[in-house]
Amino acid sequence: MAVTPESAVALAALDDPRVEAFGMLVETHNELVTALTKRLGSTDAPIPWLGVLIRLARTPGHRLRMTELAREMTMSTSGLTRLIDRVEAAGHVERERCPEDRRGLWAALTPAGLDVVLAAAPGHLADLDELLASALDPDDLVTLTDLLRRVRDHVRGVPSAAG
Amino acid sequence: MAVTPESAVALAALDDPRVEAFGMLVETHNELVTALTKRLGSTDAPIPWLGVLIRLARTPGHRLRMTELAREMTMSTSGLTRLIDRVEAAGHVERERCPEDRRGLWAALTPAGLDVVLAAAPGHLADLDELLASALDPDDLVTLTDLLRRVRDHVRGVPSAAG
DNA sequence: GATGGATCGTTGCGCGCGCAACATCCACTC
DNA sequence: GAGTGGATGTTGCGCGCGCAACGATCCATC
Repeated sequence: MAVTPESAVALAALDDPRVEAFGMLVETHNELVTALTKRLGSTDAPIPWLGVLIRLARTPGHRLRMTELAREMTMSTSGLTRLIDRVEAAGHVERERCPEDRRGLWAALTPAGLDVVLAAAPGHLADLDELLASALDPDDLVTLTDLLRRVRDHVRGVPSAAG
Repeated sequence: MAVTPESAVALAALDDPRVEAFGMLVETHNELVTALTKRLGSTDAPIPWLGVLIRLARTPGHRLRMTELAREMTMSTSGLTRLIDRVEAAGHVERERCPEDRRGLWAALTPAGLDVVLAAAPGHLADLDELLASALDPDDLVTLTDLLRRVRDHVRGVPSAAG
């Protein structure tokens, strides 16, 4: 396990701003998600459920197409199918057939689902406050969001295979 | 499903810098991880394997205690046990008993494992370049890393239960 | 030396997700 | 109208992870 000069150079390349940035993104994500999960009261919805409910609540009409919702959730459509299965079984959401496209479905917030978001929102915001916002100045929080959005949009625009 | 004035106010609270920042963090993370995964050549190691190998390669002595490695990977020790099982089965890593603490184990990079990191590094850096770094100015990349690190450290310092 | 609590790593178990394949349906062409 | 390529959502399947429980070990205290 001797470190040759060549491998030392190559190893130094691993201390790289890009590697560091990616590592920090993963670590921050994991740390935040698990911390938020541990803070969930037994009445609250799990984080992915909240993701669905919040997105629906923010949408005019409180409904989104399955595929569109999957895109917004950055997950596969099959993953979303199962997720909506569970949230629907809990009564927070309903699947509605789409008149103008008979393949399609709307995921629609039920009144009970709306109650759940509204009830969970204050606690969720307080958790985000304590875990996220309080670590940064308001300006920095906006900067962080902006930088992340730029990366996200850029990744979405890059073809998935090498080309 | 009428929108009452009260719920309209509460719904407006969901368009919140904190919610937005958290959503962006999750979306960017997912987008980046899946994009990186799709770029993996058949010879490359999966992203979590690379995480292990890179961390070991950067460590003097090329070895880390299991618990410490789990902390750095932001995952549970049980998750790491299975992960190391797989990486060890591939021959990239070895478990070594710890002389000064007979409960403990070192995860140690094998020469073959070192070769794997060194071989994968250029492609990985190129991928990170294309997906991450090229979306931002170098300064912004550093800023992003710094902001993320602040959030990560802050989350780690907050007690897990409400108090 | 004995004892109680804390730490280390592993295991059984269940869950949530992505991939590939599929049936269904749309849009466009001939 | 028949045919073709693409889109939509669901399913079978396997995998990777976290939680809780466990044995082994360390350490502090008596």
